[in-house]
Amino acid sequence: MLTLKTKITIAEIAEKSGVSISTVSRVLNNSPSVAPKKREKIQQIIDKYNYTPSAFARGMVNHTSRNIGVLLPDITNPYFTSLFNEVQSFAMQNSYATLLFNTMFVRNRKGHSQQLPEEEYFKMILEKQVDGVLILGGNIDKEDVSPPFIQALNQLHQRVPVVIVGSKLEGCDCLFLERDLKLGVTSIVHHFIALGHERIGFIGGEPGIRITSARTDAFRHEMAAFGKPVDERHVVPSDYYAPDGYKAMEQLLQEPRDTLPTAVIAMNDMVATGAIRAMKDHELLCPQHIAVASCDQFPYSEYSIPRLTSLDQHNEYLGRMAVLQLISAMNGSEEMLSINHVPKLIVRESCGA
Amino acid sequence: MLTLKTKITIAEIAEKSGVSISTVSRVLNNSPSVAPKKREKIQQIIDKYNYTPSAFARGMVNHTSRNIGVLLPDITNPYFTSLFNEVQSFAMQNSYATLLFNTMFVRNRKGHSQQLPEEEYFKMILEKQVDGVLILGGNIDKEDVSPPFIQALNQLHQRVPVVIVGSKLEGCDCLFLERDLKLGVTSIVHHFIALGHERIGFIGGEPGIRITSARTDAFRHEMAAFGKPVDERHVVPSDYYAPDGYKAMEQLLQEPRDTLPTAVIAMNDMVATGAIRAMKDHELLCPQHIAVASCDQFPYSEYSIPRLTSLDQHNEYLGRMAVLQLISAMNGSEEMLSINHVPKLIVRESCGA
DNA sequence: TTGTAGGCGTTATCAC
DNA sequence: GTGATAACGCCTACAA
Repeated sequence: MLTLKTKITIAEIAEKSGVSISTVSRVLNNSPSVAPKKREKIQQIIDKYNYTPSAFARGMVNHTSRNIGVLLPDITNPYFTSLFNEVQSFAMQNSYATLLFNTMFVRNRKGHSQQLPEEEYFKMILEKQVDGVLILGGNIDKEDVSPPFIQALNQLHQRVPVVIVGSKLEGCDCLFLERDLKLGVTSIVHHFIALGHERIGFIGGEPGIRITSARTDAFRHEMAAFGKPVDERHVVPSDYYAPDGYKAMEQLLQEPRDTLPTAVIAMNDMVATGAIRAMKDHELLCPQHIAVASCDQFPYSEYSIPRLTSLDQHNEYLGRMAVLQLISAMNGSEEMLSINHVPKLIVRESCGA
Repeated sequence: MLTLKTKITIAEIAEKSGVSISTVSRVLNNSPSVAPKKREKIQQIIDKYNYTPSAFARGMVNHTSRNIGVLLPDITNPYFTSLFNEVQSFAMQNSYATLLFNTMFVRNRKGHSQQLPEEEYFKMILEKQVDGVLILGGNIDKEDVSPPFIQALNQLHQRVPVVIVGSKLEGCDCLFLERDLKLGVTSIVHHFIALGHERIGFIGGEPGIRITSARTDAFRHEMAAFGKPVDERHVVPSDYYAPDGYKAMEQLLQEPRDTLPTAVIAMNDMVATGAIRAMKDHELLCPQHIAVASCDQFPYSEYSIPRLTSLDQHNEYLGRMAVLQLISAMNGSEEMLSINHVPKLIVRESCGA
């Protein structure tokens, strides 16, 4: 099980350079107090032998791995992909490496996927001696997070700083990075109303997940503010992917055509894509028959047909802030950063503007 | 810089259970020789204190981290996303965690991206004490890999097993997992020819990258086999993303309409999407005016308009094999696995069939 | 400026 | 079946 190839140690470097171990250690750690000539010579030997200090030994003494653990449900989902991309990049910038845990499923030998409880991942993460953990999504996105799970979260946080990208959880000690879930929806509603739409729908999002209810609530609230009634049959949650948008739209289209919404807000670009595809399959055009705008922009949606009108949620910024928050926590600060961005409406074709 | 929260050690567990350290160690490692009653009691204490053995200390003695390093250029690219997803999942299945390194760029404080030479990543990876490394793409995909880079690769492999998903490199000692780059192209050519196309083009792919030349070569070769001349102006490499497909198609459309290809093979679904969008912007329909098929299927392409005809390259299988190969190498075997799959043509709308 | 020595938390090898 | 004890490779007082 172990690599048989030998590793050179600090002792050998010391010997070959004719100095003590401590001196080598000093040059490794850029300690000022070492004679320039010696330093240079030692550095040469180090380079020559391609020596790398053992992270194990280092970890033993300073209890630090320079690794962070990142938990997310599905790296395949563009929202998480872009977020993680930024996280990894920014973490590396600060010389932290990233251990990724995809909690949604792990595929077993037979190709079947099976789900492990997130608590199991906490254990694994802990064993990896990460310096901090970042939770980008998963159980924490649910409306009802079970008390035992919160307790597990607290237990984890007790051992290592954990930052959660999401809404504050009652009784949870972890650090939270909250983003406004509703803001964007209202701007889409405004946009649609300005375009003269009266009947507007909302599709996508898994029921029981915070972002779903936050956005549908915001939708209803804003519609009410304009005195436009929301037909509850036009609010069709499902999930976050293209097939879900497809299904949701098909369900919407069950209704008589003359009461159909003239505009629909989609949870994200994948949902929008699925919905528009469903329309097409029912000989309906977007935006002519039903206009569509989405709450979360994914890459290359400006190349779809029609080009998608969406909200830029600034995920890069979010990812960077999350790492920043974690680093500050790992440095012992309890200060909570707050995210401060306004989603930007990108008007393209699908909304019909 | 260090977490101040204290960690409980094996010694404390031993003390609290009134046994020696060795005995605790035995129950931790499921050694058979420990009295059932003691084992149970010790396990209780372990659970009670939520004790986790230190990976550092363990690593020190058995020189193993149970971590693997994964190098890829861009996690945002669906090809790598799906590959990595499978890799991570399957690695975890075998109780390996995954350290991801995105080599394309790291964003700095000012949001600018900068590229680090891949050799730098080798160093970082080595410092992390991974048990093996998996290279999914990057420099190794180039047609001319520089000798110094190959040397760096060999140096890395000398310290830790490295598996490369890609074509064998002259003089490189690493293990390779080769997949057929050409096979799929020929089946698309057959398909188009069967549909009666005479003038066929190829778009996308960065010049100087193996997969680009492999596929364009295969394209030319197969066309020749059917006695169909390839107009070199109809072979337009660019890159692998949607904007590149867009540009390539625009370039193609510069030509007089009556000599335009009637069918085009795209490097992958993103390129196809961009190309079709460009057609639309020039009032050309797909597949009526130009049929399109892509060499690499990405998720949800069946929801695009038109639905994309593409090749399923079985990336999940590839990812699993890569991990398998690495595990076997980490266990000391030098045996090379060989990949054995035939890309499957998924006929949908964009090819006009 | 440099070297010596103790300790970090495990596992493995011995005795018992 | 159980318990000392010597590594493992590095860092950091402390001494010189």
